[in-house]
Amino acid sequence: MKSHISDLIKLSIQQLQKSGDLPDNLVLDIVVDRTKDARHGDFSCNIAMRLAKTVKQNPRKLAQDFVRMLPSSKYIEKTELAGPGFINFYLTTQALLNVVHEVVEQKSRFGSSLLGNKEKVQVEFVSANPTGPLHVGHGRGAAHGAVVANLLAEVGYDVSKEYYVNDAGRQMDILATSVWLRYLEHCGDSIVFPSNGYKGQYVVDIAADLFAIYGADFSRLFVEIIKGVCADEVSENPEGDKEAHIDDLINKAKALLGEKDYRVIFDFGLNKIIEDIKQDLGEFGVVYDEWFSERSLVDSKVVDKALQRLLDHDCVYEKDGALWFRSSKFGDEKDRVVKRDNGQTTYFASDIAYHMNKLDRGFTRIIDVWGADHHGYVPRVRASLDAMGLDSNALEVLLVQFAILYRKGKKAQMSTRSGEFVTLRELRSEVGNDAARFFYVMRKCEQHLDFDLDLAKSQSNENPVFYVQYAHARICSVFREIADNEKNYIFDSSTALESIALLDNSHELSLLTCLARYPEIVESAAVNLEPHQIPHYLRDLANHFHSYYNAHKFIVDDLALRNARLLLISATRQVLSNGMSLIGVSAPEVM
RNA sequence: GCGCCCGUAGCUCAGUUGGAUAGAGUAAUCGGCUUCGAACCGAUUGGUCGGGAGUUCGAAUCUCUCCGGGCGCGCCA
Repeated sequence: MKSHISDLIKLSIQQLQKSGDLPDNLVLDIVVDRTKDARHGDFSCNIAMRLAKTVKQNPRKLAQDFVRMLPSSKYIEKTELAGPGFINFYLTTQALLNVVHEVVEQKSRFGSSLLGNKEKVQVEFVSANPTGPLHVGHGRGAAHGAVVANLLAEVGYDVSKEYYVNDAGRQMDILATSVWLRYLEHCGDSIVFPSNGYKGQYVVDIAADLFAIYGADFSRLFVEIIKGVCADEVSENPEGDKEAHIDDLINKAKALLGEKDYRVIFDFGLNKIIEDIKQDLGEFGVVYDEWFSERSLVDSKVVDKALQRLLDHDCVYEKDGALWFRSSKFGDEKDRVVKRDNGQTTYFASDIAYHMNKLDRGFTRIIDVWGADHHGYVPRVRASLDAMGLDSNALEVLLVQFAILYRKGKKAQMSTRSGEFVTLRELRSEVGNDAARFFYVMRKCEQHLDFDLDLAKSQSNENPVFYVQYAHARICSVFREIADNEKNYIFDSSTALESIALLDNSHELSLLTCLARYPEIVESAAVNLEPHQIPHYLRDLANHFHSYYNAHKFIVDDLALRNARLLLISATRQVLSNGMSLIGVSAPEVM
């Protein structure tokens, strides 16, 4: 409809140009918007005010000319000149009713489009280190990323969802060593657990599983292990160094176990946690197309290739025994190390290789959903793509702000290392998947999220998700009533279509308008990568329905009117269902 | 210190390719079930859009500056 109106205006302007009232060489950027206020009609255009300056004419007079030359259309009831020069369009009832035909025809596809032209886009999200269960902060990234992917798929992109598994590097070594130490406890030894190890109960559980399968195969005496290890930094000994302590323990583990056995424990812990994360996300309705391993990049020499490519472009140099990437040449604030003086490549080097690999796989858009604390990382990744001669514009990074947790009015600690955190699983079981998904995507991602756990848990009935779901269930209930009705009413959408012209009261017309907005909202949310538009729209739609419900009875004796109304709420149910499906919320038939 | 994000009703938030009288939810007050589900609807109250300056027909939206809050500035990942 927007483009239809825009075409009408274009024709009008062309007429004026032909008659010489307007110059020929105008840059036309016609924007047609829905009005905020029904008193301004359905759509409005500000082109007269935009052109007023360039053609040096009064905007109101200009608008008047446009209106005069506007071709008639069966969809436009009337046009009005308003305010400083707006042209307002009022749709005919026929145009408003059109949406019902569309919904009946397209059903669950209503709202989808071919806008993306099957362009290959990858959405990478969560990608939390596999060193422990996901916490509620990861949950936000999960919900956000999943909906972004859904939206892009809905408007015709070829979307692939990916989780980058950081299965290489020091954090994983710390986890492996933590598991081993807990395992020794299961073997009957007594140990002193490092302050910098992973202290969560899940590590103890993994160690128990390890012991159950392998027995005491990996058992070593703790007194042997601790020998020669740098002292830990604890309250009794503030002189110690917790970083050196854990590093020494890692090296001792590798030395005493041998590479092969160490790897068994390492992979055991890794796989347990990955399986747990996969299951957790699966239950949350978040499934991936690919779990991409960082280690595979190292093993398959992709990291080396990437560094070579930077070298070929003369973008790396040696300093202090390390290899540096000249990222400051490409907008980063300083150069970055890609290979340490001990010969190991950095995490950043893997990430350079990873993003190169993404483009190599044929994705022309790559969307990374990151925690906002990684924002400083964006320029260097972009720089690496530029340096390799790749298109850094293909990369879009969505920074999701932290969910700040409050428990009993106080900020809750969120540290994986200390084991003090609220897991996503815990949140899901407390407030339910639907409320969690809805709550997470209700806010735009750059907005901080105050998550009051007690409120979310104790008053979950006040969560807006129930309002939307209730509208859906209520409509289902009406149709159950039809089925059970003693008057043997039947409803059939194709015959009902013949009587939709009977829809004419204000509640019905505004509900129709709201339904017609759905595809526009989906497109806008997808183009701007803004999932929060969907829950806001759904709330609005539910509100229109509930108002209608309270104002008019649907199951009336008049067959034609009854059919028309039932068809309208049937379409409403379809759109509610489509929208909830996009954000991963269920559409219950009863509540 | 430098960089990124945020500041809109008591609270939680929408609204930015510049548009008309800045909107929802919640809280508060009042009203509505003999009815297809009251987990609902309607009404009222509530604002220096953090402060100031600028750009223009027009600024919550763009620019500058200041104030306040969050985060980041490793040969960690």
